[in-house]
Amino acid sequence: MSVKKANIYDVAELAGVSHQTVSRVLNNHSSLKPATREKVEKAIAKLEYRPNQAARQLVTSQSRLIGLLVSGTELYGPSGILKSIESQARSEGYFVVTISVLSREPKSWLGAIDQLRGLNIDGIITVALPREVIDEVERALPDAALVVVDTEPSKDFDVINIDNLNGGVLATEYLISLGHERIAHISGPENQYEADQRKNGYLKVMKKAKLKPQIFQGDWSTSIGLELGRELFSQKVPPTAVFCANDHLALGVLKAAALEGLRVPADVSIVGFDDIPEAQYLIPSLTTVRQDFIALGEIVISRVLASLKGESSHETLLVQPTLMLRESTAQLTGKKRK
Amino acid sequence: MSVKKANIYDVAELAGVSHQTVSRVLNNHSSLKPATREKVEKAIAKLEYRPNQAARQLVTSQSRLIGLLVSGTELYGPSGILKSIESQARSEGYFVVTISVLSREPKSWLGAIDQLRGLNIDGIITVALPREVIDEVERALPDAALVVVDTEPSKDFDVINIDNLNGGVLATEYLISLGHERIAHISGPENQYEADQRKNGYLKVMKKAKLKPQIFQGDWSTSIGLELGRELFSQKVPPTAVFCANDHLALGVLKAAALEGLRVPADVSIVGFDDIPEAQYLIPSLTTVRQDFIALGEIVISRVLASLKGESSHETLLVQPTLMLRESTAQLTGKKRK
DNA sequence: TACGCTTTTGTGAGCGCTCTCATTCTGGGG
DNA sequence: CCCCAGAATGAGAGCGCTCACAAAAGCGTA
Repeated sequence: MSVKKANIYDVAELAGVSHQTVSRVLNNHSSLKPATREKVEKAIAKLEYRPNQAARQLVTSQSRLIGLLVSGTELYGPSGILKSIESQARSEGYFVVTISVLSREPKSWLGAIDQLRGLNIDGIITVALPREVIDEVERALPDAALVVVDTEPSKDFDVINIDNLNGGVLATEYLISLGHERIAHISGPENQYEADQRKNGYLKVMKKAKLKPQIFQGDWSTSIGLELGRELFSQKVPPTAVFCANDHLALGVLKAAALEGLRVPADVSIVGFDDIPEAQYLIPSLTTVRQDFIALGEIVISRVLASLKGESSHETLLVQPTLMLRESTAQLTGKKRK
Repeated sequence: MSVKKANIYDVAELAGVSHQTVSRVLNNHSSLKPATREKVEKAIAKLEYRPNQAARQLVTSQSRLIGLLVSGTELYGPSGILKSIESQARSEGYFVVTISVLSREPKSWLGAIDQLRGLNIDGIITVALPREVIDEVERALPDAALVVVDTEPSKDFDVINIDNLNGGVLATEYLISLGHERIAHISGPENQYEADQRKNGYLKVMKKAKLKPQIFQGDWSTSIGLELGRELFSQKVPPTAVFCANDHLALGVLKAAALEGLRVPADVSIVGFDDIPEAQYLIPSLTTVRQDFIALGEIVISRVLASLKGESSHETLLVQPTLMLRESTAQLTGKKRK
């Protein structure tokens, strides 16, 4: 057992003031004699006093805790978001409680959300969760500032998205500009907003260019990318370019191409989405649509804080992705491959 | 503003019992008539009551919060640890507060640790942090159950490590068994325990086999892997095999080999460490030493919980890694490459 | 010197829970 | 039928803090 921790009264006694004065120092109250403040600060330092958050929270009902809800499968990609959000939050004096639930199944979230209720969370950030789950979060924690990332826009809360549609457009337009006409798309999971948007961007451009789209329904995994890649390349007239809904799928397709004896980019061009750290070191390095997770994280946390201050706007912000040109894409050569 | 949340007295009134009886229900006290318990539970459900953690914590000084300290740079790799720890913890009724500090510099941790003191954290898990930081954690939060992952063993706290030395041994022995003699090692950051252990495993086996070791000092990044890879392959007598301290380095080396016109594994064999999800889909797929993060997470959280129950043992547990044989390694062919 | 203002500091209550201790029910043996 | 041990429940205090309000200290002016 360790020494008893100092409380506000201990500090007050040592500094020769009342506990309330100490509280004022802690909360940066304005009307305080500098001399008094100094005395108190000295006492705080001497006793290594730290205010007890639980007590504080009990009276203010503010926990300085922000919940971050991520679907477990998502965690590999945007761990950058997590990092960025966390450090931003901490610099503002907030802590982040991460909740990752493996399944996207709304039911499996219920328990987690329920547990959260006791924590008196100040803010909640959800990343790429189904609308159902978000509604449940709103219902269960109506007092928390809610910011939603990678979800269908809505007037019910702040939404911050990468402009996935535009990402799909950029990728597809680029492939067309290289002369490709048979361009396939391997999509993310069905009915997931991000995935749908990327697909829609692809479809929009293909339609405008009067090209026939070919979509393979995937998820976010490399293994599906491999599987669909093989299927795709073994068609009688395989595509000359593939736009994948994320880099992991692209990785699988890259592998599939290698297994089918196709050279990238000579025989087939491949574009991914995300710009995972590995993308630029793959062989060939991967042309991909880059999401700036760091910037996203910063925006997210600033929205949460604004919302906490009552400046909730319920607007939707789009962060623009950029196309990273690398080696996995090339001009279509004259001869169409059989 | 939403409706006021129910408290224990509201529940008590609705159930027609005293607040204390409600408290007993919440804490599964033994001497309770089943009928009473049922009444209370019905009232809880009706009011959607959830105990206020802050109030609870104020009196018990237990937060049901576990701090997870990770160096930011580490986060990409073992996000699997995080995920696993988090879900294990939650199933036991604990929440995980993640703190990632970018720098490994002890000073930059001080602020974060200091902030943590107010949270009354029950347990702390550190992942791959310098001993200095861990000592500071112990000093600042003497009451928290401390479990340390990927750090030099010590009798001062529970340590859980992947057996990195053995991992290095496995990788190196395997390369030797394939007939390689000029085997280089690209190490992780200097003076980091994990990195040192992997290096030591390599050195131990090389020495035993009477082979001349060649070590390139790296860090954990793909870009350094690329750089050192190029340096390494441009020697007069380049190695026929490279053991990299992690998969990201290996990725860089793979790329370097491609740039130098070397075929993997025909000209050079490459082994990584970690088994990142991408490893099996690289071209060629990467032979690597697999760390089972999920298992590690489970063990970690069970140690934290045991420690919370006062069953702290301060022992060091080693989780054995396994060598995943894939395509990036091959038997050395007769002719030694010039 | 006294008055009224502003600035600075102090006092007591109460947030929602669990703890300890006190009280009220049970039910079985004499 | 009464007594008493043990089970079941209740009452009150207090965890450490902030809030609202009260009191004291400064300070300029009449």
